[in-house]
Amino acid sequence: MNTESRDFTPSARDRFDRMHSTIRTRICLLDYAPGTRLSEEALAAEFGVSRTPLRRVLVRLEGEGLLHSVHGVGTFVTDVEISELAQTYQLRLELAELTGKLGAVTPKEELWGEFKALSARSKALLKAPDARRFAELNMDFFIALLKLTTNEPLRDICERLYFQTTRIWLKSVFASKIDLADEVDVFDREVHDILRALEVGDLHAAALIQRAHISMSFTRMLNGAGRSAP
Amino acid sequence: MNTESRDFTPSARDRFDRMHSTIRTRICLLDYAPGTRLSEEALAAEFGVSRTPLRRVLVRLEGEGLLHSVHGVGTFVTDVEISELAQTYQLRLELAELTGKLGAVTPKEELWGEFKALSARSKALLKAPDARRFAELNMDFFIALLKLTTNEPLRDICERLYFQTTRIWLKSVFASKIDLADEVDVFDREVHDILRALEVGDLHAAALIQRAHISMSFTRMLNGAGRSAP
DNA sequence: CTGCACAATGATGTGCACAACACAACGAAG
DNA sequence: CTTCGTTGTGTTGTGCACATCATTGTGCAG
Repeated sequence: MNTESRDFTPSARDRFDRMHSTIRTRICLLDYAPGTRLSEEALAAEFGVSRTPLRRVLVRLEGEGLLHSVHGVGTFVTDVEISELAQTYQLRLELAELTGKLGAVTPKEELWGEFKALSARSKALLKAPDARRFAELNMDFFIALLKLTTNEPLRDICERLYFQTTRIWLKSVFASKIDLADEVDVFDREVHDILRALEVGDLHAAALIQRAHISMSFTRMLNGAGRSAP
Repeated sequence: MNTESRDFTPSARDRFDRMHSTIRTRICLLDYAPGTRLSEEALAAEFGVSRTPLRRVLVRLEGEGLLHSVHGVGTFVTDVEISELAQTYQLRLELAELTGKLGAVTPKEELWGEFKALSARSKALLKAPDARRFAELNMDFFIALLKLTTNEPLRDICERLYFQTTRIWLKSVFASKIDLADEVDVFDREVHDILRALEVGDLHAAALIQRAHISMSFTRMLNGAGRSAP
């Protein structure tokens, strides 16, 4: 998780995690939009390594459904069909609710501070909407929510599906800047409501709220796609 | 989408899938028991390729939680702690039930035939219990059940968790040969009950039966481990 | 002008040699 | 006899050169 806790151990595994996390974040935050071709050589040069260790990372990301390599053509960021996206969202709904049932734990002091900071960032974003900041905050908040369950396999799967789908949703949000303010507003309410539920200690309610917002986000995306389509 | 429709294209991707599937099956069927060290060189020689493409497969399997490579030491088949195994099983229970809710479809003619064949194999196994055959049948039956839902992400996750956990359960079953006959008997009833539910067209009931059996399997494993532990 | 064969280009995939690393066996100092 | 340093051996990780593949541009025939 926090690979930067140790000062610096240039071991193989640390480099792998660094590169993996970096590229994955870039994909999720649309630095590499769906369909973008990634240059192995350029990335290898950026990280100061050869193609070999970099390809290791790409293979892993391909296994996570974020990349797709084709011999002789290139390595591309995957795009997700609406039909498959709908299936994934349906699954995410159920998994989000499961988060509140399987190994749910009330946040500790440290996590509380994290949530407070996230809430502050949300409030700040309300007054000055920014696409990039919104994407980052959304991701950080989701990762923080994942810490509410101790069921690691469930966390891994939720995280995996998040990185798989949220970027598609973000793409549609970024497509029409008019809706960004609305999305930020809705998101702030989600943060507010979930924190409220957590304060009461009702983890199941928090999960249900999250589920509801995931569902509504997808619905808004479908509607928005229908409107802003060329 | 369906790369296996063409008769045979000895392309890179096909070789990758072949090696991946082969090694994964061996791990699940305990040909490579947890803790076993895999020789990259030997495997590469077996498949008639260099270490490079083979390592690609190993990296993928490591991402699926089946292998674990350590620099300078070796590549080992992962073992799963009881605590994590319990979490995974808890999750599998919920996912099994979801299978009956998300995109559940009644089996087609082809799938019916498959189920009939599986039932026959189960009956045959009843009269002549065999560890290896049991492991294979268990896997084939699970894969067949997965075809009852059209939700691909859910299928992928269930399959992934199956390969992750069932081998641990099988290990405990194989540890005490006395229980093998009982397990085969229980399994045959599971097949029978699920097929019965499918014939009626009640997919949710089939999923619930499966869920119950997964739960009971884990419980028996815990008890059995307590008894046969040295 | 159109259509096709073909070479040129650039991408990923592969093979091989070597570096980095962990562990074990060994031996000398205490 | 114990203990620590050292070396040997086998493993995974890395870098590089080349093979293989798909695309594209080009030139010639129609």
